[in-house]
Amino acid sequence: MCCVRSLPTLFIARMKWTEFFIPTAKECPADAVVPSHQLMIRAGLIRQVVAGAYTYLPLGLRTLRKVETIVREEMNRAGAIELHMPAMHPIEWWEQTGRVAAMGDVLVRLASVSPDDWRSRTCLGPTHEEVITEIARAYVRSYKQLPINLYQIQTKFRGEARPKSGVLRTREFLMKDAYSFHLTKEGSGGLDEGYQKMYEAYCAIFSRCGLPYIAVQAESGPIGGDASHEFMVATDAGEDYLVHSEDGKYAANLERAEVAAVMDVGQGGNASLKEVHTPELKTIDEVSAFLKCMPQQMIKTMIFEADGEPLVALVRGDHEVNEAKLRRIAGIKKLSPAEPELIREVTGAEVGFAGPVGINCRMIADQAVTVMHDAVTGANKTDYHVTGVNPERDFQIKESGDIRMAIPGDRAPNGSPLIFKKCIEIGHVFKLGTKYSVSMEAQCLDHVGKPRPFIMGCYGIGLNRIMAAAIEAFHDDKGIIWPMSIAPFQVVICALDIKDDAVMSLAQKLHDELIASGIDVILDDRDARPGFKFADAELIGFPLRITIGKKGLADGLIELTVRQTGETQKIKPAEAVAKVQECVGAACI
RNA sequence: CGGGGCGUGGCGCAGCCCGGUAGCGCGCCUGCUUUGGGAGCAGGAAGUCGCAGGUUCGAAUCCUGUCGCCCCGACCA
Repeated sequence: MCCVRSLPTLFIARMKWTEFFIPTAKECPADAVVPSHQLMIRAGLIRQVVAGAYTYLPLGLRTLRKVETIVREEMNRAGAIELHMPAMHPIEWWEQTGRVAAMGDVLVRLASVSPDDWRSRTCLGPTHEEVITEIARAYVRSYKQLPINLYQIQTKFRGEARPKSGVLRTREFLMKDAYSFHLTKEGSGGLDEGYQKMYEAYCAIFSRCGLPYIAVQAESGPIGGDASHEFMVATDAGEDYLVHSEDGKYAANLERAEVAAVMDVGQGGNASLKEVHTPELKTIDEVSAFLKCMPQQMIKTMIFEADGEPLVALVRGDHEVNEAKLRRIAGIKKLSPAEPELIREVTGAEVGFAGPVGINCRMIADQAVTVMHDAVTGANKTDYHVTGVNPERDFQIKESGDIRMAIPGDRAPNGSPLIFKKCIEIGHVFKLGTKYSVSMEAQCLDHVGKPRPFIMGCYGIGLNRIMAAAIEAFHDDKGIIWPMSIAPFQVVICALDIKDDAVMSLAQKLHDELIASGIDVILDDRDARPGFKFADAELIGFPLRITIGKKGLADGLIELTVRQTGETQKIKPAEAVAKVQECVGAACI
């Protein structure tokens, strides 16, 4: 990637501001809270229609289309093949994969007047694994057709309980989703190779969009599969957390983040076990306040129901159990917090007084618990806790490991301190495995003619989120600062004196020359004062601004201003096209 | 789904407590002046006060219900 990319002709057309449609606003609705939402409204990019659904106004659509074009180019370059699937799906397919129940209210269904109505058998797709798997089942019959990667750019529907933060979380959104099909995991043509290709394509896409992204290890979650990365952009407007090590060598989402073992400080360990009366005190905070100890000195004892059996998990008082980690270490499928009844049964006490001492149940301790001394924990007796508890002396630890959430102060597995950041997920690559091919009986014949289920990968990108994330990452008090590659227009020409023939004819000439040289430019020909035009240009965030005024022109000069730096240089009109090309080129390599 | 807040011209808000002519700023339209950082003056258009009931001589205002939107939390394959 070393050459200047030319913009698809789709984006290049003569454009006067007065003939376009750009409803900017000085003020914005109080409803908009996060910067990207406020600026998208103020710059005239979007307008809300209902909660979680937005119109993309002409300017906003230009950026969305540019993002789309970059995604399409890089997907094609990576060997993926575009197709288009419908938003309407037969619910039956979703039943086959068990996802009608798994999705619950997230699956958008149509209101039907009767059970025989087609509407009662139709839903709007929140994603397309079912539809694509059916395509593969129908048409891909031989290993010779593999590997294959099919993708689309489609509107998705999800019944989000709470849409928020403008286009960052909506019920209707544009997503690029790709699905790869393989018969092997390793080797040439295998899933691992296809996954790696997509990972690299994603890096290329986000780099070209100018985004400061970070790829993190992610939980594969209930969708199944064994490997997954999320692509994140750090922003306070996000709703996820990522952690990365100070040395940059380790990055994961919060749910996935592993922590280095906590050192045994070796202090204490001689106290004797003592029962203390703690009436009505159930939480870590209540008990630690009452006994004047730190939460770190307490052992939190959580009871779960794991595949139908009770399971006790021990973590330090200031830590939280990470259910995904616990599930993996325990080697179980289904994990949920135990009902109070089960807790009473296991501990012989009311909820809030569980402890590891004397409990008779499968128990897994977090590593940090194994190095505790003289700890405090529940006594398995209502209204009592015990102090002076020492692992191994007072209770046996047969199983232990990393089963907790990382917290600030923790270190990555390589020992480097962990840094926490709020972020927004813009892409996700995922090894699905055979979950869908098995449940939908999508198979193909291998070298020896034996039918085998496809091994699949899926790869998603939120197009609208790329747009919003770019704004979150690049804005100032004046407005948006678009990366060159996805700006609605690369250049705005501000003609300051529209009744002045010299000004207007030069503006028009430069506009035409820029168009001819493949630059997309809009000519601000509004009859407005300079400050008004500048403020709009800065609000919308065109990367470059050419200012042509009567006064400057008297000296034979015009101005070129870079939005990002605010830097202005006076140039000769004849230099303008070359200078702009230079700036555009420098920004797009 | 739990908790909180808000619905009054395109946008931002006041008015509501204490019922009685629907108001301000931005924007919009017309005219004149102005033209390098969101211009000035004059004139003008635009609102079923979210919706439905109720109380009242009279409801933006009080009561009941309902819908919508936003925020916090829960959820998020």
